[in-house]
Parts: sequence; C-alpha cells; structure tokens
Amino acid sequence: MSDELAQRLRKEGYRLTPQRQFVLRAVEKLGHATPDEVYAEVRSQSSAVNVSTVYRTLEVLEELGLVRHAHLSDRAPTYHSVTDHEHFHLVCRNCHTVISVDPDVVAPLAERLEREQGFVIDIGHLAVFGHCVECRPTDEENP
Amino acid sequence: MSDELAQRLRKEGYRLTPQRQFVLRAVEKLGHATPDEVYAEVRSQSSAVNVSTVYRTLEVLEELGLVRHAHLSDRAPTYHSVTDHEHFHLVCRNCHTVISVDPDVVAPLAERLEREQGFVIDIGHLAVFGHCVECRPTDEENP
DNA sequence: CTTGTTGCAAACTTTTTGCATACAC
DNA sequence: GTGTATGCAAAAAGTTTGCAACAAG
Repeated sequence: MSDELAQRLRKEGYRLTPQRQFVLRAVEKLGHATPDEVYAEVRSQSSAVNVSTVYRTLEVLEELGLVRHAHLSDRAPTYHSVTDHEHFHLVCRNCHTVISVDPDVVAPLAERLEREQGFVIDIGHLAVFGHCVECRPTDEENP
Repeated sequence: MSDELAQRLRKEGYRLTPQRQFVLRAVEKLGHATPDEVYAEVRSQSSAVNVSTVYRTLEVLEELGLVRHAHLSDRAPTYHSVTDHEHFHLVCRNCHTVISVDPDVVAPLAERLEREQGFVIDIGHLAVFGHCVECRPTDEENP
C-alpha cells in the first residue's frame, strides 16, 4: 500500500514521507473523516505531525487521486479513501448518520443529466441530504 | 411579500424588523448567495446592518422556511429564496457555474431511495458536483 | 412597558501562509 | 548537495457570542 503511494508521489515529483503515510493510513482507517479527525488519528500514532501538514497532505493525496472529499456536514469537508469502492453518501440531517450507497443507484440520473445537459456527475463527491428511516418527519413536525 | 414575512415571523413570536426585510430581499435578488454576499448586498441598500445580524437573520428565515441553503462551493454555504420554485443544483467543479434543475429529474432516484432505504431526500439542499458541457474532462486529462 | 432584536467587539473554529530548518532522494 | 516537505507561529476567513442599548408590538 505504501508502494502505491510512493509510486504515485514520485510520478508527480513528490516525495514519500512518514507524514504522508500516516495521513493516508488515517483516512483509510477512519472511513469518513474531517481534517480535524484525521489530525487526531494521526496524532494518536505519532505526535510528530502538524495540522498544517495534514491539510497540505490531504490536498496532495486528493490531487493524486488517492483520497476524495465530500461535504457531509454543514461544517467541515469529509475525506475518504478511494481504495474503498466508489460510493456516494446519504446524510441524515437529523441524526447525522452517513449511509454509503452504490453508484448504480444514481446511474439513471447521471445518464439523464449527461444526455440532457451534458453534465457529468462526480459521484464520489455526491452527498444527498435528507432524513433516514428513523428520523423521517411525520405530518405534524417539519424538518 | 413583506406581508408573508411579517405573518410568518409573528406566528413564531418573532418581530418584523427592517433588517430582516433587507436580508430577505437581498437573498431573493441574488438568487444564490453566501452570507458574505448577502451582507454586501444588504450594505449596499443600507449601511445600518451588521454581519452578525445577517447570520442571525438567515438562520431565522431558514427556520421559517423562507430561505434554504445548500453547499455549492467548498467554502461557504449558499442561500436562496424558497419563493423561487423548488430546484436543485448542478455545480461545475471547473468553472463553478451553477445550473438549477427541476426536481422532477431526481424524482425517480428519490423514490428509489425512499423505497429501498426509507430515506427521504431533501431536494432543495441537493448539490450535485461534476463537470458541465464546457468543462467535461477529455481522455487525457483527469478532473 | 416588555421582550425580542441589533450593533459592537471580542472570541472561536477552521484553514492558509511565510519562513527557517530538516530530510528525501 | 539540491530542492521538497515540515513545523511553527502568525494571519486569514468565516461564524458565533455576550452584553448593553434599542425598538417592535
């Protein structure tokens, strides 16, 4: 796994550093995580990493296509590894549960938008907000 | 239009103030705007409004269901009036163009998610990122 | 009058930047 | 050795909060 990282980095003239390995590993371990959470995880492994390095590294990793980010909350962006199979997210506005969904489900929509608008969806970045089964609004209450 | 505002405000025990009218009008005029942009617009009408009031007012207006926000950029949230007919957004990651699309287009997806997951999509909040016709990636370049 | 609302200034959170030092290659 | 990467500390950007003064109803 560090092989792939090293390889991709070199290809773009970047260098393989322990920090970059820590960050990538943290993203893979956490699944979906904000920069802060990644930072916390990395720190728990090694205290020798700075926040700004985390930000800079996430940027590089995203440029290399090893991680992606989506906006799963009203606040910070959330990073996830790309080695997980591609997916998009349903986010409950009430309990903040994140459900990963297979891209197939959006395929028809994607095709339609591409056909009608020439717009190509970036599925990995897609976050669909709403309410999960548990939190569905009933008649009397409004979201 | 101020009628509706006044009415809704009172119903919840809020008061009608000039600031709230300014903010609502600004959102309606701008179409899609970040709090900063709303603030700038409001200031151009009257210098007697503070940033924090803009934030507080957007919150109230959203609670009342008069405006909505979505995340159309990696940075700030974007507010839009709900008196515009409901719609969702396609956002080009390259040129940042925002295309408003009729909810009908997502209806099949919405139905499927509701049927299979019990998840109810919040369409007004939906932002779909990707690349518009102009900016579609070709074979050699990656997004 | 009463209580919600505003302005102001300061605090906070998240992210970015400049620069000297450290280290990958 | 050369040039990229990092740590650090400070700045920037966006948002929130406490409180006294103000104003809507």
